[in-house]
Amino acid sequence: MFQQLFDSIQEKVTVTPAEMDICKTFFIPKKLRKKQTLLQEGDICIHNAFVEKGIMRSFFTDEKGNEHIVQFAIEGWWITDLSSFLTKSNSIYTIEALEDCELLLLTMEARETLIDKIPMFERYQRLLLQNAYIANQARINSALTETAEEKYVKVGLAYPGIIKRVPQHMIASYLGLKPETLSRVRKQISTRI
Amino acid sequence: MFQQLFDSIQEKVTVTPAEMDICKTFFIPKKLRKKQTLLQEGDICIHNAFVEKGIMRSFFTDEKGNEHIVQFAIEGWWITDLSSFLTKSNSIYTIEALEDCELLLLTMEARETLIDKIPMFERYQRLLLQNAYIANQARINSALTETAEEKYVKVGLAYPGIIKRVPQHMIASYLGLKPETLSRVRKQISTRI
DNA sequence: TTTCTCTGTTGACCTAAATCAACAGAATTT
DNA sequence: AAATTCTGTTGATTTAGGTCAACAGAGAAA
Repeated sequence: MFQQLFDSIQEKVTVTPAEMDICKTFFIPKKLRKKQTLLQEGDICIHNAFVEKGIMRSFFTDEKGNEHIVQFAIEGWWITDLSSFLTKSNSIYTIEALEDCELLLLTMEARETLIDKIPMFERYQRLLLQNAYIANQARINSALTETAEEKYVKVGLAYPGIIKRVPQHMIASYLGLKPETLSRVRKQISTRI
Repeated sequence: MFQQLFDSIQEKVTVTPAEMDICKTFFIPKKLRKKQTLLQEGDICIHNAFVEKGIMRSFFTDEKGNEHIVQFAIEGWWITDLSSFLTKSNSIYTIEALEDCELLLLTMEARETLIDKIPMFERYQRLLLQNAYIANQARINSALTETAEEKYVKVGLAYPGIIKRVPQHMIASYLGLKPETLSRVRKQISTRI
């Protein structure tokens, strides 16, 4: 149940088995079936979710009713609406399971207590945030400067595990493309090889 | 010299005047004239820079030779290449003064010592990073879903202090638009009012 | 002064991606 | 098994924004 989380923590910081055991007690295990949601648009996001098994997505819906995927999270990844979580504001995002999932949830209070008890956990969280920030910076550059084809090729290289498990039109949504466009881009690439 | 920095810190955390005095000693004041650089593409970014006075930009150059502005920083803002700074890797960005500037520089070592001595400084830095992350998330959504006009109107509302001080073609670059396009968008808006 | 460089505008034209629409195989649901 | 939803493809057409080129005013520099 906690294997992925332990791996993720140990990859970034050094903690003792005893600390790991304490750590466990702060998380709420939760199972979601495909299409169930962890967060609904308009609600306040009270959890930081770690994915032990399955795949989640967060998305928002624009005025024209189009869905835009913000993030995918597979095993070993975190997902939340950080803005809503931190400021206790209403979320514009929905977070939903794309497969049956096993999550480990951390509330704000649990997170703060855990940081107090195990200082390394704060470092772990900061490193996650730094990586997420850097990844987002790269995504901005990609969105502003690359063609549809470049975006698709890059996401395939960066997250091969995700494009294999997710419908193609969701990859399109993540990249800010229409499904038809992505289909044509793929055809284009395949005929060139 | 430290006024903007003090304001920025006090806006986010509580620190004593004594702590502020300690804080001072860790920063290296630096003046840059217009067009001088703090970081050159290819170098390792060894400073976290706080802008006391003036305005800075960071940008990268793509394969076709086009410059893309990543960030502006006016008084009270921080600017760095976080990826290069944290991992000591070669930067793809250049950081340059758009006006004569007064900066306060923090090296990695100074930053870590300061965090040790004044724990509140870590919290301050984490809050900055969280805000930057949330702002970047919004920028991704904007880049992927909005029209040229929507992007321009939003940036004008979000950062009025910046669009007044920066040439229009740099705003275009920041938004991923061509200068001609932004010029037309502005004309379009003005004829509608 | 006179030359530059920098900046913003406008026109004519082009192109990448969006839109609209139809279709078909897979996968679910009943 | 039949019906429905989900998914991906393809064609025809439109459109937002890019490209190329010329021009003009504002500063800065010589």
